Amino acid sequence: MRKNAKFDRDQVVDKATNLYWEKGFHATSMRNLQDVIDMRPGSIYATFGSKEGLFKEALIRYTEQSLALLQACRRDAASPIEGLKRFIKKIVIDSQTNAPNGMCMLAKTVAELGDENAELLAQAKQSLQRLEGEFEVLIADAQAIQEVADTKSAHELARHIQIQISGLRVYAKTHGPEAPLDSLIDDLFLHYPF
Amino acid sequence: MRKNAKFDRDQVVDKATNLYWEKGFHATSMRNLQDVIDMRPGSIYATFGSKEGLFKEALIRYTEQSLALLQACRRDAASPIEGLKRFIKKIVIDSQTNAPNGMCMLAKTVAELGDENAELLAQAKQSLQRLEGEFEVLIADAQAIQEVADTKSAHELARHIQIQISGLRVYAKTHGPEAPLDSLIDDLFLHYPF
DNA sequence: TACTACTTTGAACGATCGCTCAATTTTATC
DNA sequence: GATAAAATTGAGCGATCGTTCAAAGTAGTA
Repeated sequence: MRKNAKFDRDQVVDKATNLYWEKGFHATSMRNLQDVIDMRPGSIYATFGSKEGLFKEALIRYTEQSLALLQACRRDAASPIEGLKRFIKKIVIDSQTNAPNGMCMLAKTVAELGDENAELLAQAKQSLQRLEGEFEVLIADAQAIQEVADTKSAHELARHIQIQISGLRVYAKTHGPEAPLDSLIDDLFLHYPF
Repeated sequence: MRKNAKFDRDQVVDKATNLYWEKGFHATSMRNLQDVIDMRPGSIYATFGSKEGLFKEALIRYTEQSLALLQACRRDAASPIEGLKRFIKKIVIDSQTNAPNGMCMLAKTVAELGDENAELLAQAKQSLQRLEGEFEVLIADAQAIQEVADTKSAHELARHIQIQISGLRVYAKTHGPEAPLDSLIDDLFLHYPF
């Protein structure tokens, strides 16, 4: 008696995420999205409710992908800090060329949106805090194996890492490939506060 | 034989800058601008050419104001580094409540725009580099009076400051007033690489 | 005061925006 | 194969977008 959706929701959200990530919320039109995800307006609105609804889902997808990447980096690396370093190089350096946009989609959203899109703004902030929390877990793991001195506060170190990532991504976008990003990231863990 | 413009161009550009700064390029409509600067479309287009033309002028105005603020901070402070620190506190902490937007308008623009607005993007990048250059001058001055060890590279220290400012502003927007911004900024100059 | 070069006005253009919904198509069930 | 519930379509809604331009207004010169 019922007909199931024929589109692959994950694929659709992925494509929408990449477009939103590339162009930002306001510069992405529903018609852009219709083309990219190959759905007609009625289907999109039946499924996601609104442009904001789809964007929110995109933010959540982006966050899941970022957390998965962090876990993958940690798994492939010899230690927690090596994993964290690998993650940072991936998102700061590789995403300048591979990704839809060199900037973090969450930071971009926090920068772009205001009170008129309070729910999206709150989602982006929460996701950034979630990522920072994962950094803290990784750093605590590093302290447990004496890779990082446990006299330091994992919470403060995670905050420091979060600030460095945001700063480096803006810097990379501003200065292009000439910026010595690789050594800047290596230096992160060689000096204070580490 | 000629009639002079009756509006005050500086005031107009100031108001446009504040609106663009608050809302970003795409979310600001010409009708928003018409209201805020109290000019009719024909006058705006005769004077600035296009929405992009006015935004470019706003970017330049914002940059001039930032440079002026940096000079004022330096003048009012006891030393170059104290002046730089005062500047950073003003733009990272005070502008969370005083300014149209807690984010740097230039970083916001670099994050928002893509190749479709190449000229504006280039202007924003250039302005960010200009500011970084002024940081370097200030740091070199500090080295000349032994406030900073001259074994360090003023260029690299300026880059470090630029990265910290971008990172801190995103962090401040994400975490609100609970973030210990004041002590984070004090710490900037107490530890590596200073 | 009349002239004229310049500025300012605001209605309105075509394009596009986010979104709706009646009509159609599809498919699981009996 | 008939039925009906759900999914999909796409024309098109009203609003707003950036922009134009003929007309009206204004001020410096003669």
